[in-house]
Amino acid sequence: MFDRDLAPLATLIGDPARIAILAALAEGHALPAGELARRAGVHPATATGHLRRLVDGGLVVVHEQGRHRYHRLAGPRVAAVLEAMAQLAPATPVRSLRSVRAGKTLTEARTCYDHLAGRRGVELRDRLLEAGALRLIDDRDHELTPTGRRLVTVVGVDPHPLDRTRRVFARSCVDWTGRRPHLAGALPAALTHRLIELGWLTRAAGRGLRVAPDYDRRLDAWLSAP
Amino acid sequence: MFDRDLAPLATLIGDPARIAILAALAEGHALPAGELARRAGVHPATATGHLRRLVDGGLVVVHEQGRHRYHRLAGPRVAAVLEAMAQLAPATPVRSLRSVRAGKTLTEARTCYDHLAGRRGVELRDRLLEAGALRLIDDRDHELTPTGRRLVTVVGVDPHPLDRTRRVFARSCVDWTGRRPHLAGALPAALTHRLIELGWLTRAAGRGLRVAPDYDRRLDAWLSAP
DNA sequence: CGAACGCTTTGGTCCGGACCCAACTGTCGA
DNA sequence: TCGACAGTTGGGTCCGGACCAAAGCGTTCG
Repeated sequence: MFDRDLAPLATLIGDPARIAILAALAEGHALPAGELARRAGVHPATATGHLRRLVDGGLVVVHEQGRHRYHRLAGPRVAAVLEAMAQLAPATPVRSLRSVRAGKTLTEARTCYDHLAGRRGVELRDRLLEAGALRLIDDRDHELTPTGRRLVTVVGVDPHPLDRTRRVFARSCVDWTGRRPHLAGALPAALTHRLIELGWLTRAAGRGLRVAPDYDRRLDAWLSAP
Repeated sequence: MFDRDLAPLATLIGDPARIAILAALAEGHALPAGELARRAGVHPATATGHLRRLVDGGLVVVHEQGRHRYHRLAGPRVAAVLEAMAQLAPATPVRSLRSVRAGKTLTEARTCYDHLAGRRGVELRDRLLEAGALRLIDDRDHELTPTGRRLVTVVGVDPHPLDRTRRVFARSCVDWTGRRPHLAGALPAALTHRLIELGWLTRAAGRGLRVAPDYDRRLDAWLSAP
């Protein structure tokens, strides 16, 4: 069981800057190198070195995109190690009921910067595609169909100003908590903002979101609207 | 979720000698400092330093006993971290069915040096105490009652030579896999040896033991013997 | 009692690797 | 085409901490 050599992995993890990077990535989303350097409190050059070692060690994967290099955890097993460590980190053996509940809320629904993520985020994207409101235009970007434009208008989001912003409109965003993508960009941000306004979602502690009891019913009603 | 500071824990784990010590302790039993030094391949003085840091960090607990200092993992959460790391250590994503089965066998029954441990080891001690075959003489040492001497004789173990060895007779031995103790010492070693001879147990790969299909029935029959 | 043993403490050496600076490559937007 | 920006590479410094030798301390056993 423990005949494997843990030393390389242990030394890889065992550096303050690298564990800070891993912890940041454990939040779930992919982050560019500069941001990770900032969070770890080191010079970008230093972060580059650390990231290379983490990638070589198979703990992190990179996704090059223009002049950015987005990094995320290589898989749920890496996250499992970090979670096990988090369980142990402080000498506070009992986790309060409050934090346990928050943890559950977090995988259920949460914000990723400013848009809906977690299980509900994945679900929302699925439903919008299924309802024919969204259409994939390449392997990660989406656009609203005419049906979609009508639907978001119905719920109180004006699609026109969203077209004119520089921001990405609706792009797939994957994190390790769910293996499937949710949406990032101007559209999901506006939509999430509106759903909170309408009370379908409520802000909870931190990035958590509480889902209204009749959220499912409202979502069904909305997406089946003529 | 990850707002805890993982750096101290990570740097504590992230040393070749210390992870070797932890991996050795993850096997389950308590080990003296010298043995850990040998396994980690460092000088005893070096091991002492590492062990102090591990104890201070709450990953390991010591149990002083004469001129020995026995160390074991501080709890199942520490073991969980090591297990999560072991899942990740080599780039061998698939664990063979064989090793999975071995893992299960190991918690069910295994040898600890030369005596029965695992769930069946705990069970055996419980049953012997319950049957009045064993009696606690202090907080960790046991002796055979007259009933017990008769019982072990019935199963084919002669208790007399066991009294004359220098070895501890029957002492509680705790590891992290089960929170309850099993027995170490001359008696359990002889008993385990005999149960293997009788086919109640069979040696499996490594320290694993396979339990015969009719083990429970035989154990019941034996301990309820007049 | 004295010797052997297990372990710790102290003291001093030394090397790996973490860090930043500065220069360079590649990308984006005007 | 040019400047701003993201990130990497190479070079050089420096400090933490890993290591062992030797001495010290308590335990065990003859």
